[in-house]
Amino acid sequence: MTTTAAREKFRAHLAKRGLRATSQRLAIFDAAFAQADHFTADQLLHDARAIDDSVSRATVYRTLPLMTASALLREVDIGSGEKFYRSAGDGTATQVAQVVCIDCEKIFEISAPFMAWYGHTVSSKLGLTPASQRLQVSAHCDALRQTGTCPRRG
Amino acid sequence: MTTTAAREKFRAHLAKRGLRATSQRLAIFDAAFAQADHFTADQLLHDARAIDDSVSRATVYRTLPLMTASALLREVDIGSGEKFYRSAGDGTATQVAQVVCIDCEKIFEISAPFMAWYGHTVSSKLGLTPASQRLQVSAHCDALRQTGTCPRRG
DNA sequence: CTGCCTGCAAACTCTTTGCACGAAT
DNA sequence: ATTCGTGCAAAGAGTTTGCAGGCAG
Repeated sequence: MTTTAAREKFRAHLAKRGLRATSQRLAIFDAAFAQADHFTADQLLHDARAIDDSVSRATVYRTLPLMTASALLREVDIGSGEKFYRSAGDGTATQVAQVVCIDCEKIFEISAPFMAWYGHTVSSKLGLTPASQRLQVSAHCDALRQTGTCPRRG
Repeated sequence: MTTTAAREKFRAHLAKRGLRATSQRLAIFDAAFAQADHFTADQLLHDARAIDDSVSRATVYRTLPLMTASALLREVDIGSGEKFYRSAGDGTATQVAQVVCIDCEKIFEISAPFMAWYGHTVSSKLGLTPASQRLQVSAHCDALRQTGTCPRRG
């Protein structure tokens, strides 16, 4: 999905609920879609302020749920205290597993379509209907252990 | 593993590191092993105080890592703010997936031995060595939606 | 003028930590 | 004595929220 198309989707999402497309919300949206990789609320605040310096932390936290609700962003919680976000692209990557490098602190994502099947299989036996699933692998960097340097680091 | 055997393992773990088997640590241990299901630090504090009312919150938080390090407890982080713990039983259930009911707030556990294989497969392609993995399904309660009441709810 | 939106600052939750006292070896 | 362990209270991090003012329809 292009940035323009995504922005249109965001505007539609706002309009449908009678919410206004304010300059702050659009700045946050633009900053989010300019991110190359996973980002935190704090990084988003920083970048959004470069576009519109009136953006506050509170508005970032209030806008993030709007973007995840419209499926423009995915929330990625690796249990590290702070949450990460990533643009959802074309929306086909909703079934992804994360591999988190404990040394590099980097998050890799891998398509894992079987998760949906697994979630359904396992839930139905319990009388439940799956809403979402996550699969995460925490791992150590081989290169760091062998050479003392991580090629992906900084 | 019986409670007695587990307590012995805990004592051994403490002894090996020159740590003392204080009354507070043993009270926390006993309270942990008396739990029927997953429990939080707060619930553990409450129950440990029923055994030894000198137990403080700080000591609970300092003792929990000792018990997880000796593989007597497993930590279960479902991304809900607070962490859950569960006695590790005989230790064979290290590869478990969780199904978390969004309505009941209940945690079901399911053996998922393929997780280790998956973690290794996916990590090695990235030059990583897996340390741990988690697979969690969030789901809604069918009974609650249909009848308005959850049979598992208190 | 009515109501949505904002920034600011305070509040919140769970967990960790500094400190001085107490207990065990 | 020396080291380890404790309770208390404060600090911490990330996120949420109450409030008064501002801007839009």
